[in-house]
Amino acid sequence: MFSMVYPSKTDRSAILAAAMQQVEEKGVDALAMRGVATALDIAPNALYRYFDSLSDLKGALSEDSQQRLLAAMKAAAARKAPAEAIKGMARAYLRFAREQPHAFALTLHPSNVEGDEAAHRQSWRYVLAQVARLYGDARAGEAAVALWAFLHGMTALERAGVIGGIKPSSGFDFGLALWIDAAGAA
Amino acid sequence: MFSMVYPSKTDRSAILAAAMQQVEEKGVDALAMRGVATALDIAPNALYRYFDSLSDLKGALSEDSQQRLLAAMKAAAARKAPAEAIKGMARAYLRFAREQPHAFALTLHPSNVEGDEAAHRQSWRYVLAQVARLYGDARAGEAAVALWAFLHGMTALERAGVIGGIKPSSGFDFGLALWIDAAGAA
DNA sequence: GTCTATAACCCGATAGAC
DNA sequence: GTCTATCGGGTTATAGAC
Repeated sequence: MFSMVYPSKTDRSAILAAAMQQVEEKGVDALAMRGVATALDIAPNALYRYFDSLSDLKGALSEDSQQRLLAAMKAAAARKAPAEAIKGMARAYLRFAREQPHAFALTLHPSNVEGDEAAHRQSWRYVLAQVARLYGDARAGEAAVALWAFLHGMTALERAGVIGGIKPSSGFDFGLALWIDAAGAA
Repeated sequence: MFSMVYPSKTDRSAILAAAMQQVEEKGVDALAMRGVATALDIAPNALYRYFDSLSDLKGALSEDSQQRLLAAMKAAAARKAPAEAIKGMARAYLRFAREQPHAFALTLHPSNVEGDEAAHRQSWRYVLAQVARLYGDARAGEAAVALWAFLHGMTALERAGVIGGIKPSSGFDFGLALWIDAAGAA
């Protein structure tokens, strides 16, 4: 029984929580095994009992972030008419990106972890279903891509300071209204 | 005359070229003073005669990338009717992002270098002018933001493999047509 | 399962010689 | 203007003790 001498001081979810906190404080690239270990007050190599590598740890964080973003969008779109559901989803998307920029960046981080891709597909299916309420099944795919691209682009430009410095974010309302109106005109 | 003993083996533009090559091969984050020095076959600290820091070097690369992207868009939009000019610009933007992903990432990299911000503003003014031909001066600002966001989002989603894996890039034509048609309907 | 210790790299930046 | 040498920092990963 090793546990008598060195009892477990952490577990998988505690590591994920500590790592996520590091990411939100200092950014994705600043995430380091040593930093997480220090925060948990354990030795760096103890982490390798739970994650094979820093890359694997990032993948797990990415999956987690994706699921939180989806939850936020679902909450914002629930029990609303099609157009209002889309607007709520769009606002939730931007709010998530604005309030948790690092977790959001993690969302689109490429990863090789199995569960991560599944979380991504789950989000896509939900958005697609919401879009289909407005655009119909036949055109839902391309309309959803266009919407998602627009939303993501707004967050990226805002994060880069391009919009704030040059032009107010009125482009958001403009683009969203344009996308929604086009559904009615079709 | 130090040059008798240690003649110049490099200059500012050679350093920029070597650095850009490193970025295109291994990504922005992998750019290192030591790597550039090795590629130029000089000592790492020799670079500090030309750039005060790694951060400054990145800023110069960002400015350079921004100007190349603008040149590509200008070439694609030249001597065309308003709507066709926008389409050409949009295609050039996506092509640049696709063919030179790392240089493109540099484009939206925040920097404190003076010239960099100027290059950004220059691009914005050009896009704004092109958009104004379709939407008029009054609505050009918000329309340009929406267009830019859409384009940037498309590049990001494509890069993340979201589109390719789930849905073809038909969303590009869809979104662009939607944006252009809205100008005519106004 | 965690500990200490250490290996074997990577990095940015600086000091002083020539 | 470039050199060698080095400082102080980071990282992943392993070995062996408890």
